[in-house]
Parts: sequence; structure tokens; C-alpha cells
Amino acid sequence: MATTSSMTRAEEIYQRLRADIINGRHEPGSRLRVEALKEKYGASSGVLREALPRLVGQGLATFAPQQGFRVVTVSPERLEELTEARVFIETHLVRESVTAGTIEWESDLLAAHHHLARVPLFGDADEINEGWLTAHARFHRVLLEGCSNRQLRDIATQLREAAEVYRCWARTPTEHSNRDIAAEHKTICERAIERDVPGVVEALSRHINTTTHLLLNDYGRREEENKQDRGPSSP
Amino acid sequence: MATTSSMTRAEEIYQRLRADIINGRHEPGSRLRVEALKEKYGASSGVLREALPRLVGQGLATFAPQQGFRVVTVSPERLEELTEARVFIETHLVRESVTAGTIEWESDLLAAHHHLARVPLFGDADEINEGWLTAHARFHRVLLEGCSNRQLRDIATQLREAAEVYRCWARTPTEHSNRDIAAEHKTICERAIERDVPGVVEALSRHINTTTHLLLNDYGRREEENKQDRGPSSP
DNA sequence: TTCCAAAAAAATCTCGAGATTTTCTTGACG
DNA sequence: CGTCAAGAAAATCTCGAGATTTTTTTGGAA
Repeated sequence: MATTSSMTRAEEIYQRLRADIINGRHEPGSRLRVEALKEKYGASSGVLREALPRLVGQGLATFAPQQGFRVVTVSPERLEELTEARVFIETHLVRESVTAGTIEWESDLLAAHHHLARVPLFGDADEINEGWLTAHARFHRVLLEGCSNRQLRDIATQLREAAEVYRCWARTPTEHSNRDIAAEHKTICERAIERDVPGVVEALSRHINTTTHLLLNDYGRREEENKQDRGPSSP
Repeated sequence: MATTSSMTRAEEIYQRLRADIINGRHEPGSRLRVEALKEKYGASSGVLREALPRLVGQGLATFAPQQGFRVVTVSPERLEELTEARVFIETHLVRESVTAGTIEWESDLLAAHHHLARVPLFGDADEINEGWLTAHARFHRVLLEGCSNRQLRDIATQLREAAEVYRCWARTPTEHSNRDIAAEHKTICERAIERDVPGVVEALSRHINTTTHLLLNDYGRREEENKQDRGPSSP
């Protein structure tokens, strides 16, 4: 997150807030109190009231009059909708991208994949490495950048970021260990370079859907545990 | 534009700004100076600095540090991209909508169309009637509401609003007179109620593309006029 | 114990003033 | 005549204080 000096305070705070929501440092549904954020981010209320509305526009936060801002709430239904929308749009984009992509695009994709393949998934404290998240986002963005339609690319990015919020459901990252996510990216990259349109569409669809199914399983499992923790008959 | 009393000042100003941009009362590319808007809308700078970022998130305005806000600039290329994106997404949604829509959806669609058919297109001063714009937006929204995927519906709405900005290219509304826009809506509505999936997809595609082509023609014609006005050899 | 109401605490909402930066004007120089 | 620089004007950016609303706490009654 390169916070250039030629940036307004609000712009900087917005980017930090966005990153913190996407990376799960603000729990879904939790309130974003201006007073609390003022202290945490070292900014005035005015600056925060300028940064927060942008999160609303990006679908990462909600707002209710007299009740302030909240991180978007998560639900299995919404995740399924997001996934369906992503598969629909990203497969279209990747098809265009692989069909029309230039040599420069090929190079960029290879570079992005190389970077992603070398960054470790986990950091020191068993947390997902932030550098990996950045590289992952970049890989998926570049993959679709062969398509010239900026509108659709922006929408794809927006949906992907909204979906990132759900990654924090997998608090215990066991779901990742049983999955060769690196191989999935390698397949996508290779099929794209080979200009194998059906192959890349298939690989990308599986990639997106697999993530969602693992998250939904993880969510269901935790729901059951919570029920047992609260006892068999108490609300 | 129902501005309820249980609304913050920023929310109200945001809606007014959004309507004014979409309906062409702020020219594309024009600056949105806080000082000027303060007077025009009767709000403090803080309120405006809270409302303007939401326009950025919605793709209706841009922002540059130390240079303030601007209405999005328009260009033939961007309009073509917007149109392509709209056709892609709206045809998908209308297919789902017509396939899965309930009886309630049918009723809502008929109601929306009835309303649209009765509102006059032009107001007193040869300007496009604002009530028509509202009814038109509602008709297209309801048409897609049979589809259950909220994410995609929201995206479609967002794209449609971004495209509305281009309507003001047709300053002289001659382009509308040679076109039976009411018949187009009628066809879309009928095909939808008949559950004629290919028919409604075809009608909706033509409807969207026709609007764009007329706008592009109008734009091209005006560009040439401007060149002639400035003389044949001066910049 | 449970429920309700009033008071207290905390948060949001709105506003205007001061510091910083950009933009426009003016005037001199090549 | 065109170009460039210094000064003036205007706009943005940031901040904290006061008014209003919501939330929490407290105390009492059924």
C-alpha cells in the first residue's frame, strides 16, 4: 500500500481502512465508530467522515443515519451471489483477455505469477501474509487486463475486493493447507499463455468456486461448534 | 427524489448532487467546487466533503488531491465500453429475470411500464421531463428485479446511472423524435410477460444499442459543427 | 426477578476558522 | 509579441467545538 506524500489525509486513511477491512482487521458487521478510528488512525473526525463514505460506495461498508458506519455484514447467501457474479464476469473477461491479449500482457501476467509463486502464503504468526494478498490481487487483476473494457475490469476488481472480506471466515487457515492453491494459479497462468480459452475459463471457474466452497464449509462447521458451545437447548 | 426528514444533511445533498449530475445539470468534466456548491445547495463545506466522495465511489465523479472534485468526463470510447458492459450484464439479468420471475414481479413490471407510458417525455421548456427519467429508471430496474442476485442487479443499476450522464449529449432532443421509444419499452414489457426469453433479450439489446448509436451520431455531428465554427484552419 | 422510565454517557452531525496549496493576475524581461 | 516570474486571489485541506441524537446505565415499581 504505497501511501505517496502527494496524497490528502483522507485518501491515505481511506486506503488504510480499505486494506484493513479486506484483510479482516475489521470484523464484518462491526461498527466503524468515528471516535475510535480517530484514535486508531490518528486523524480528525472530518478526515474520517470524508474517507468512510468512499467505503460505502465500494460496497465495503454500510451507513445508517444517526448510527454511523459499519463493515458490510457477511452471509452465505451473499457469498454465493458474489461468487456467481464473479464467475459470470471474470470468465467473460478472461475469455476476451486471452483472445485479445498482447505480448506485453503475457509478460505482465508471467511476472505477476512469478511474484505470487515466490511470496510465502503464511507469515510468522500463522497469519496470512499481507504480501501474498497483494500479489494474489495483482495476479487476478493482470489476468483480466488483456481485455480492453475498463468498465468491466473495474467491476471485476470491485467484486473481488468485496469477496476478500469473506476470507477471514477461515480464521484457522487449515482449509488452505489441504489445497494446492499454487498449482491452481500455475494452471491458470499456463492455459492463458497457451491461449487455451476453454482451459483457462475452466481453471478460473474452479479456482473461484473452490475458494467459496471451502469458505462455506468452514463457516458451516464453525456455526455447529458455536451451537454446541452454547449448549444443546439454550438460544 | 423523496428526501425524508430522517436523513442526514450529507445524504440529502448526495442525492441532489447525484440527480443533478445524472440529469445533466452539472456538465460532464466540469469542476465541483466546494465553495460554489456550498452556496448552491446551502450546506457547509464539511457536509459537501462528505457527500462528494460517494459520487466518486459510484463512478459519477473523480477526485484529484489539491484539485478537488469533477464530474466524470465523457468520451465516445467510454460510452462504447459502458454500452458493451450494459448489454452483457443486462441481457444476462433479464434472461434470469424472465425465467425465474414471480407473479409479483410481473405485476410490478406492468405497473412500472404503465407509469412510464403515461408520463410525457418532454416538459414545458423542451427539456426532458424529470418524471420521465425517474419512471424510465424504475422500469429498467424492475425489469431485472426478477433475478435474485442482488450483486449483479446493483452493478446493472450502477452502469445504467453512469450511462445516463451521456444523455445530455443530445442537447437538442431531435434524436428522440425520430424514434418510437415508447414502442421499444412496450415490446420489452410484452416479451417479458410472455416469457419469451430470446425475444426480450433481443428487444433489450436493441434498445440499449440504439440509444448509444443515436448519442454517438449526435456527438459526431456536433464535433463537426464545432470544427466549422472555429474555421477551417485554426486550432 | 422482570420490566419500564429517567438520567447519564457517548456517539454522531454540523459548522466555521485557520493553514496550505493551487490558480489567476499583473508586470517585467528577452 | 511571446515567455516567464512574482504577487494576489481563491480554493482546498484540516481541525476542533458545540448541538442533536442514540445508546447505556441506573433506579424504582409491579
